[in-house]
Amino acid sequence: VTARVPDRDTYRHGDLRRALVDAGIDLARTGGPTAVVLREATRRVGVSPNAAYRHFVDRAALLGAVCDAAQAALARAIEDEQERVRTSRGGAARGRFLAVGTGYIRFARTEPGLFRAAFSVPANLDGRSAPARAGRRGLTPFQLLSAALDDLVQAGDLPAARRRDAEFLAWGAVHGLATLLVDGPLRGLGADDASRLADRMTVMVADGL
Amino acid sequence: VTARVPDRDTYRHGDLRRALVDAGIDLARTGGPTAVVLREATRRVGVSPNAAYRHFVDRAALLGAVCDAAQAALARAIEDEQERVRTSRGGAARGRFLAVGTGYIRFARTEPGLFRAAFSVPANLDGRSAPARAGRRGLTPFQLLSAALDDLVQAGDLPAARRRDAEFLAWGAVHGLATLLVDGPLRGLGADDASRLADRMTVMVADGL
DNA sequence: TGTACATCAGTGAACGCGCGTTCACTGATGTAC
DNA sequence: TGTACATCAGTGAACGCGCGTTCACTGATGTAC
Repeated sequence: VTARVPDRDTYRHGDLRRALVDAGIDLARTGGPTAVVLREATRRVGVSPNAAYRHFVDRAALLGAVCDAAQAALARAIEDEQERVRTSRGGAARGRFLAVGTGYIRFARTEPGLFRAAFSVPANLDGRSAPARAGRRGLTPFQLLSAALDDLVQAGDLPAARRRDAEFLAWGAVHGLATLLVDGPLRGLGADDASRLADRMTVMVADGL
Repeated sequence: VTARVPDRDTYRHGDLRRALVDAGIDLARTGGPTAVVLREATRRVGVSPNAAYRHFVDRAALLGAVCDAAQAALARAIEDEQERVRTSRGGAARGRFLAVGTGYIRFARTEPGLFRAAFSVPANLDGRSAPARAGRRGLTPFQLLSAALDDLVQAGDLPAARRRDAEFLAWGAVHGLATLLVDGPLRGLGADDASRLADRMTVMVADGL
């Protein structure tokens, strides 16, 4: 409620669009997608509410940009996890596949607001490969999963006959557990119990596919 | 926008609470949990907005009642599916277990609004056995799943060592696929493709547990 | 180098919206005598 | 059987809220001459 002094030195903002998206990401981090309020984002940037309309046609457009950024953050979390297990026991391909799931769930638990935001805009299948949703290696979360599954087949850990649509089974399984842990009845679980469940889930998927 | 004539013959409504919950269920069916608007529910029942406060402390309380009803409907959908496969190939216990998942996903697809409403109120673990959430046999969806897992163990289809917390793995997997089909990128899928995926998922869980 | 001007990113004020919720009330019903 | 009265489920009017969005505008910047 304190007056905010616009902290910019030029009349033109420089990169207001980016600043608004960053503010939106902060809001989402704290309160999920519904907290991405256009007026609050402009307030934080130190700009009048309608200035946002120079850069976004809509509040929905701002939320869409935040959603993309959240997906990219998820991709990076998966990449982090994959690098962490590079020294893998039981086959590199399998390790990389398991890491997709555990990284996914770790992200959901450490950044619940962003996780919710990442799935707040009902995605069409086109979004699977949107560059704005990609991580460091240029792949979206979905593409990271696909690649891991391909590797699994190539390593002989997954019969090629079962490869088709395997993304959706693996994704669904892991995503469901993530939502139970973030918004569902498993909300209160400690980090250890949660990651134990995450491990069991990814193994179950790898074995059951 | 047409004026609504209150269709009741007594000044006292009779069972306004029930009528409001029913209206809320209708609203949720069409538009999900956010469509459960207190004023609209009273409008439909033909009563002034504040009349609702005789029966619910809050809008949240109304939504909670709708949520319970949606969970009960989900339980009934699972029971329906289980009866449908009573003549089961490959073991009765396994058939009943698979039916929990396929019934769950069928419900999500045929009643997406109710499905969303059923999980709109972040459930604590206590809700697992709330009588208001039970189906015909007096069991909540969670309890139906638990029972199916117990049967699986008793039939020798699931090692007892893996029984613990198996609810959450099975539930998570099926729930995740359901949300992908209802709100996610698989929204557009036809009924046949969807139920094929549902079958694969439940089999994957049964095999992977 | 100086000037005129078009551009367009920002301002400031205002709007309608529909909601949830509160207030003081009214009048039908059931019960006690 | 009749009457008085307490109860409490409903009414009607009003509120504040904060939002998204639109309007006519202003004034810094870059460019053409």
